[in-house]
Amino acid sequence: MGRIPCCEKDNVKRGQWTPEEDNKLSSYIAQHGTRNWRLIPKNAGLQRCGKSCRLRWTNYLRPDLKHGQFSDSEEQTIVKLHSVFGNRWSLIAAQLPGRTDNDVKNHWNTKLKKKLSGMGIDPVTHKPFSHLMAEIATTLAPPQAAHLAEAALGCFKDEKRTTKLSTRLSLTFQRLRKRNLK
DNA sequence: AAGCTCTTCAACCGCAATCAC
DNA sequence: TGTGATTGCGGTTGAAGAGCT
Repeated sequence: MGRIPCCEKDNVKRGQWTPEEDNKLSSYIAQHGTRNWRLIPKNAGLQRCGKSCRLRWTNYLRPDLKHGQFSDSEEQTIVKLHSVFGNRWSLIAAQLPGRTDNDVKNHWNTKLKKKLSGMGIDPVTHKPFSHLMAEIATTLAPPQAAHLAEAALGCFKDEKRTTKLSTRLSLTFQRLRKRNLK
């Protein structure tokens, strides 16, 4: 029972693509296009499943793709669009010519999330952490809020780049403690 | 130089949406 | 209109290289 596999896994190669496989796939698509991914590996003489071929083509082999670093303006676009659309990577990638959803997703997860956190901005809500802490302080009971602020402070105190954030959290924490003591 | 940890990113997985009949 | 096949999408994984001790 269960889900029908997209292909016979026993007869299918997995893992990194070789230049030879890339050539086979590229030249087949150049001649026949990308209709029916299920048949493409068979007809192109590849021991891969159609899904793997489609991914390789859309994320790496397509001739219109950019392969270099993301520019500052591309990064700004991603951050802006992410604040509106969230993790709708294909929607975001559609606004960046030559970039794929996988590219954008990887770049967000490895670079931009950290960059925003380092600037004291929550990468999920795109609000400053201090603002979120203030919101928490008004929502939770004082002892819980103080406990949470202390935990958050502990998470960030060793990060050089988050000194400002740490200072802000520290102030929030102090305010909560005062409130708690009243 | 060796071993360990961290970072990056290509590739995979499974679900949802869409298509074809 | 229902159903199976195909495609698209977002989350996750793991290999490889870089950096650190």
